[in-house]
Amino acid sequence: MEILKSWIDLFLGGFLIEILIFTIKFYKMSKGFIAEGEKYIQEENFIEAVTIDCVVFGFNEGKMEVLLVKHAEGISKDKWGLPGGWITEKESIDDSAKRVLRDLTGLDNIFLEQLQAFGEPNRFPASRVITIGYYALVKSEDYEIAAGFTASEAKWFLVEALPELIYDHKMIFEAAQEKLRNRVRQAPIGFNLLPEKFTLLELMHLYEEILDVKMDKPNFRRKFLKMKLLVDIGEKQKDVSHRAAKLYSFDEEVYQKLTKKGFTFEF
Amino acid sequence: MEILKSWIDLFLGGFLIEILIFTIKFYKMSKGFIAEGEKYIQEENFIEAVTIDCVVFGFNEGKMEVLLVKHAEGISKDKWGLPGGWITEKESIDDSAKRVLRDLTGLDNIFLEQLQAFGEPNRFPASRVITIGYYALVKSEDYEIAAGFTASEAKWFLVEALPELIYDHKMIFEAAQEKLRNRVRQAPIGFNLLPEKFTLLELMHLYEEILDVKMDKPNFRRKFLKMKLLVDIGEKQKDVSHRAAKLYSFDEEVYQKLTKKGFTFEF
DNA sequence: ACAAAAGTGTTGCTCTTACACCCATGC
DNA sequence: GCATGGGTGTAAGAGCAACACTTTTGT
Repeated sequence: MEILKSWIDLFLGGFLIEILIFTIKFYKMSKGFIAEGEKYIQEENFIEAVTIDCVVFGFNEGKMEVLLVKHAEGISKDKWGLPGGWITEKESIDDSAKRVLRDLTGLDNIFLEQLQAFGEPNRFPASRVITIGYYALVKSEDYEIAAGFTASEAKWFLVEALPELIYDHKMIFEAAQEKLRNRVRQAPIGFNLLPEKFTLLELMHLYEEILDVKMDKPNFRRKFLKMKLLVDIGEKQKDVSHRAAKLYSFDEEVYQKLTKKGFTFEF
Repeated sequence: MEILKSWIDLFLGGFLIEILIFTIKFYKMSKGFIAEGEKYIQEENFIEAVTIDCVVFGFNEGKMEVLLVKHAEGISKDKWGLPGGWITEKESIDDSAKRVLRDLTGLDNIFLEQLQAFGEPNRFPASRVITIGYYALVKSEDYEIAAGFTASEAKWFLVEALPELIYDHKMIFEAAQEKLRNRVRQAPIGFNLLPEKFTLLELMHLYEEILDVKMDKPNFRRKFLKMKLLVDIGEKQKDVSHRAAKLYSFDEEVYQKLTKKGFTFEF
């Protein structure tokens, strides 16, 4: 009896058990086996229990928007949620988030920053899943691409008229909004939401939308121009039914310099 | 041959495989089996591949300090690192961080906030582990308790003279410092580093340390007193070799009100 | 008395705020 | 010519930085 016990220990307690688990996982992967709360995709091995969720912000016609996807399967079928995905073994979590966004929008140079991890034990109904929240800023110029790519399942929503969201995605969205409001006052990341060429008032409306405040036009102009972050590209608006405004673009170099020194926007 | 294949599918592809994995895990748990990068402790089931790491700040004799622990086992034996731990299945990640801190310091009401997740694929040498960073602020009054509890393995270090840290803990520490510098200008969380009663100059020195700047004494007084956050408790310093300073404490009520409205400290 | 830190006063300057007003363009 | 948004001017006042100065206490 004693001999049997130590025999079991030797085999089960040793590395054979690791090999067995790996074999089983490999089999499940090769079959595309999907269990509740777990997801194996052929060829890639995902870390269980950790996901990525992205809050993708856009700015269109003077309004802030968020990109949501419709869930096709499971309990939350036909409900809207944040685009998300899994983390593969060889990827950093930032790279995972980039991949999720690329798959969704076809874009590669999106502004992306991590929010934080969300890990209430019951946030995901089927099993314990911790998610790492990200937020991204997408230029309105690139809207077309995003829409064309996944038109049927992905859609832009006004932030002031969001549908009900699955799981704790409402909380993640609110954290993203909060973070954006903070960051926008420490660095000029708002540029990532505007086209290459923009007017000063478009910029001001962007800040008004993000921060949910009213601003004074003349004062905003002066304050922003004083920072030397904007370049007058010598062009003007066309086909507008009022005096054409100067178009500006954003001086990358000055931004980099200021960012290193650290600076603050107060509005 | 076809029959054999479908037989395997039936059993391996079905829920039996889940039961098998569970059985193996249970056996490993019951044996206290520890593999590289995995850790099972009897009775509790931890989520693999996700850990907690805490940057614990203190303020003592006018200097910022960080609590580090010495690693007792493995490759990183005798090196210093951030205190950390695992997340149990039933706990929120915030609760896990609280537990880690309680086990380390014996304190329960510590100021604690999540930083972000760190997930470079090779940040942990043995296996892929994502860690969720936290930072905590501990009052100097409570130092004694912390020191007594784990004197041999835990020690306070001046932030300006940290030893080499294991893995990516240096990066986590720097993120914590950055976050603290940001947060301290948006909310008066610095109070969590000071004793109940403190002088205005102690408060100023705290800000100077955290933000790494020099400030003007008279101007700091006026600015801070104007916020109405401090309560003059009518006491004075004792046994000091110069004019005794008034002692203040922090008005919780005003803080709560201001926090809801949102406010900013500029220094 | 003097060292050392507490605490007050003052002044010039910058930045902010609020609002009045002129400019260009399409209908 | 008038509506719409673009853009400049200005004046009052708040806030801030810098530094000189007075007060209190222990040795």
